[in-house]
Amino acid sequence: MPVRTRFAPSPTGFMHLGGLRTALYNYLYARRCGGQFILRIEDTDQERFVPGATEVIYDTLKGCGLTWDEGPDVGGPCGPYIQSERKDLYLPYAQQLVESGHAYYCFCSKEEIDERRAAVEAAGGTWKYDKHCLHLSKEEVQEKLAAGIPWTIRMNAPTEGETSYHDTVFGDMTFPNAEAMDDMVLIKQDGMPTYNFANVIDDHLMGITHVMRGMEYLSSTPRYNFLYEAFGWEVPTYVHLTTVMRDAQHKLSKRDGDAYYSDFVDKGYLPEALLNYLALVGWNPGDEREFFTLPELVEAFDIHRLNKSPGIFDVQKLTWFNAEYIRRMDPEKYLEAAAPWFDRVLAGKGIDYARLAELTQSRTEVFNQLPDMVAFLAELPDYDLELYTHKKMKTNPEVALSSLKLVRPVLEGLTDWSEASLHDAVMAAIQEAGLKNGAVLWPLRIAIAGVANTPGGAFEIAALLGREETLRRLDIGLRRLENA
RNA sequence: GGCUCCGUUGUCUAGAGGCCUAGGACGCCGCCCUCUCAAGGCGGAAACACGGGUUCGAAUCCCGUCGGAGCUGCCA
Repeated sequence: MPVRTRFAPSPTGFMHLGGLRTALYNYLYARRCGGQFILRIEDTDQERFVPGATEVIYDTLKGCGLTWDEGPDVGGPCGPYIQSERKDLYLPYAQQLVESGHAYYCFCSKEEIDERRAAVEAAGGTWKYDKHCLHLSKEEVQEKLAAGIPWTIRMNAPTEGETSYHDTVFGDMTFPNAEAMDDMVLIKQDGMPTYNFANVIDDHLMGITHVMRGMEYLSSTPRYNFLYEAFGWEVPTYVHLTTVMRDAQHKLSKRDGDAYYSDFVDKGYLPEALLNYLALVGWNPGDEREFFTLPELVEAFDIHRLNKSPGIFDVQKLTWFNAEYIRRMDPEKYLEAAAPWFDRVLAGKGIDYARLAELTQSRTEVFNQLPDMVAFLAELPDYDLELYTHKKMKTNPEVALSSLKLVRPVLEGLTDWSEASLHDAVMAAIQEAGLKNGAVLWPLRIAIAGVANTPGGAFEIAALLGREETLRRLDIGLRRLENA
């Protein structure tokens, strides 16, 4: 039987990183096995409907290269792939369960249930639906239905015995039915199936062989199995995935502003880096490789190497991955990616982006660092004269003044303003004066950059700024040092 | 509370009784290179939650304790 996996997000408007990893693993396993990867949108909760949310899902998956074989936009033999469009399909299945005694109509209102729940909890008990409506006769049910009383359909869960299943990651699981089961709602008052019900129906109808999902479903799986068995359907292989955490206590969450794919991409993280990193939170290839293209991940992926313990999302490691990916980028691609970030502060300044790109590529961990890194090129910052002091370079404002005085005529007399001739001319002057390189180059770089750290040295910066601007800044430095 | 799962350096992990004086990676620290910052090279500190067993031998098996997480919705 061909492997079929699915990613079944609910359209909330954002792609959570944990969800993206789930999608990735589903994709990887399907591809690894030469099977199919299906995208299904679970929007049975109409109150949570967010316009445009499905596009976010499409865009994210596409941006990451996770292609699906069947889904709302590409169709397929098991469509539709949006649960709200399948709405009418679920009720007959629920009714079938009513017929067989595995489910029943419930006419309790939310208020009535809340009341009973409160009473039980006040008495120190644990509430579970009390099967109140299970005991209605067929006639009573018909009457209430005919009278138009709002209803739901509930599962008639067993109250004794236990349910066992095997999970690929967690092994053999056994739950006492009295604890794990309850008469969960299958069809809601609004006619929509609950997630739990729609999930089982759809996974079966779509021929899903491997259900890979978050481990929060570990303890509700017995209820799913009850449904599969009630229908006489084959139970899929379960692969429960650990949670991606922010820290030991908390899941990655929207409140932290760092849980979504878009948060990272907007900051200038590369989708490939994000995906590579995410793949390694909760899974490893069994050897010491860390860098994987998507095809390489497909090749290496093995559901038996999935971890059982939750992983904490480490932005630092992600950032390192991103920096590595940036360093490995084709220089032209890097230039293309960096240019918009340069533009934020350098637009119209006539800076040589190609050279700037060469200088910044190995210094960029995340693209959003670029504007701050290069802003000094646009305008000389109002710097503190103490920047001229550097112990190791053997320089201070006094030394700097004489160094700049030495260098000023050399630069002035240059006809070819290239890095090479700047280098040769200045180095010759330093030699001749018998000075240490640092004692001249540090002050020069500070004078023309106005910041302690720059992507490149004095010659690169001077070349980037051009003759006129370099001399202008040099003069500002000289003036300030003379007046100090 | 009940049920269930998890527990190797700060973090991701390797480890399926002797190969472990516990390996790799990020981060951290130091040195080298160097006009700064990166990059690069070299080196370092840093872990088997705890307590009992089983065994000639335990990070690996068993029990307990502690810690953390999940579920306990007409959310998914």
